[in-house]
Amino acid sequence: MGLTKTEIFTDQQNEISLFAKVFGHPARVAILQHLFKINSCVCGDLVNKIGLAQPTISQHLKELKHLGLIKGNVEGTSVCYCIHKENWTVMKTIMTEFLNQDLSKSQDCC
Amino acid sequence: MGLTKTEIFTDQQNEISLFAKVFGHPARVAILQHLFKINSCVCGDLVNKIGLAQPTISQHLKELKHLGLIKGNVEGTSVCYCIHKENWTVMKTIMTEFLNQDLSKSQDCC
DNA sequence: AATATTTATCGTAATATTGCAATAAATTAA
DNA sequence: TTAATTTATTGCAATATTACGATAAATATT
Repeated sequence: MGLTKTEIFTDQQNEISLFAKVFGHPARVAILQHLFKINSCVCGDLVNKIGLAQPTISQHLKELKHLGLIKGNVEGTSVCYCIHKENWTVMKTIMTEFLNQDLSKSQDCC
Repeated sequence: MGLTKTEIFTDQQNEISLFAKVFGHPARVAILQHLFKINSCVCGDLVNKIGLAQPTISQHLKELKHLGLIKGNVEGTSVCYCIHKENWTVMKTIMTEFLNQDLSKSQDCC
């Protein structure tokens, strides 16, 4: 049906998958990397930097903002985006915990 | 168009997004967590553990296997899945590098 | 006020994902 | 060999995602 059954999973599992999902598109990965690289805040430079149309970039920014990973500040006619540090740190803790699950316990297959 | 323009991104960006994408569904997160937890290899127990139909679980397993994060071993009529340790470690390095980008450089928005 | 600049939203088309019933394939047990 | 068990595959319906042209909204400039 194309509809994820979120109700049968834990809040933690759903949260991890939501964060992962937003990283599941190279444009959003590129946007985040650029925001990390350019410490001065950027806006529509992203449209030039990444080769996608302005509405497309705007939509990706919206998703990143909706998850709280970036914040936008209106500056005249342009909007200045940057990493939301606190939220990024929280996300990082959650994702790192998932990635760092203990490998030593699990033996190789059979 | 619904078609991701992978060609305009770096290999690294595409790789990160592919790994993230596979974590972008709570069922696959749950499967991986269960494989980490149950050190003895599991097979169709996942169908009972997670409340999804057998073909659905099988499909999620296929995606995880395709990315190399798990491996399956046929044992009689059942198949025994487990984490692919080496590949998991490689993936972890790539994802952790992305998550650990330097926050100190980037100043807050404007 | 009129124009220019920049970003957001709407609408739409194409493709991808999710989920499952039905069924096939593979192996084991009787 | 036949029946039982387990997993994989196929086919399909419903929903989600991606991308962009057109356009609206907001602010700045003249």
